Amino acid sequence: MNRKAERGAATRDRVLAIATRLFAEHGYEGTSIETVLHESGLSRGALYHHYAGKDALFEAVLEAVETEVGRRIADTVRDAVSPEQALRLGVLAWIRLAGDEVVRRIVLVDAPSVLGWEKWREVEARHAFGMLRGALRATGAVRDDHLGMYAHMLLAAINEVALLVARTGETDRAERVVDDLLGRLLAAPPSR
Amino acid sequence: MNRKAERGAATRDRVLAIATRLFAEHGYEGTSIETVLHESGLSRGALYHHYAGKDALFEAVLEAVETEVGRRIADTVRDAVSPEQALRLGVLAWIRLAGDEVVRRIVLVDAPSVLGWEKWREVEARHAFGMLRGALRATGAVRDDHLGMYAHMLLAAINEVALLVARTGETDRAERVVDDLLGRLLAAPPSR
DNA sequence: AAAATAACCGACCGTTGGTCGGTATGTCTA
DNA sequence: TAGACATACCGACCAACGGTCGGTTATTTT
Repeated sequence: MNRKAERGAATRDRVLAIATRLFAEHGYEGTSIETVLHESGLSRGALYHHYAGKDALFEAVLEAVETEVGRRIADTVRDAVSPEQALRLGVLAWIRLAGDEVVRRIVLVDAPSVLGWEKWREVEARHAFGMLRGALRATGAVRDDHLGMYAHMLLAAINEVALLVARTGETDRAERVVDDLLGRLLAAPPSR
Repeated sequence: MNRKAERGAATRDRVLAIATRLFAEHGYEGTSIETVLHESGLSRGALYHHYAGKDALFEAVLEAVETEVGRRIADTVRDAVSPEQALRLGVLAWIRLAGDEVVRRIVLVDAPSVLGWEKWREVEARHAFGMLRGALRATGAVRDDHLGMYAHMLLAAINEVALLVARTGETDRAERVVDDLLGRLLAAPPSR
């Protein structure tokens, strides 16, 4: 198993790249399988041999994008000297990355609707959310039994800022606001 | 203009109610105009006379749901004795309301993807977001030039909690976490 | 009474996502 | 190495979809 497997993998990658671009440009609904077929030069049968359907193709695209984003954030955070700095660097890197329309449209806007919120959450847990949760735990700022929910809230907040920045370009204000928010969160916990 | 206008309005309302149910149950993509037609007993031409297309129908549904939700939250908040209490009551009411699948699926999951994030944001600004922003400003906890972005982050965080609660049923934990978050936000601002 | 308007109808259309029987070719096994 | 097998790929076909359009009916306006 070599030539055949390689050929198959290459085809999948090619379709994936094209589908990623189209989904980002025109959204899930606005992208037709027909167009993917045309741009990839593949036949209908071939595509459905590799991907079970349009949803499955989208899911594969999402997975690839998330993996790439996770890799980049991990790179950025690698040499942070404290959990707090790691959290801050990771969050700012994520906002910067979400400046890419591919990330915005596919990961943040369409994914929950197309795959369903639960499936989306499951994917996120293996990537961005997982990293954020780990970073937040390391700072010790949040009670353990509040950790999961807190990480969710924080990620959702950050995602929103990323979408806002993409629209208005207020990058510097976003950095100040995020710093402000993290400052409040990492201050002495009230814990009631 | 009386009988005809009433009749038209009644038809629109009927379609709206049916579409709301279907969109909430099966999502935007999973709901076909055909089904709406069948369940409402209306003809194709009649529906397209009242609503320009599937998107427009969804938008009308969204607008109606948001209006209703806004009304209920306003009722809850009405007799709060302080801005802080108003914020807290409003947020908790919103989480409770988002326990309804109609609100979750239509407002939180499908709307950004179907209408586009920008359009969705515009609708939200007139409803939930607008209220939250006002409540947050009244507390004076956030610098004026950070207010808009902060309100966005807070709303996104709350929405996420609402979706989590719908899935896991951890209502009491959610309340504690939200209280914790609000406590940190309303504490003496760091302001850098 | 005539003109205008709006509600409503249903046949029709192009496009869509998906299926299926088939072929070609590389890989494994007796 | 010959045959069984698996995989990549093909394209005709299908039902369902969202949307259009010319037309009829009923009410309101002039």
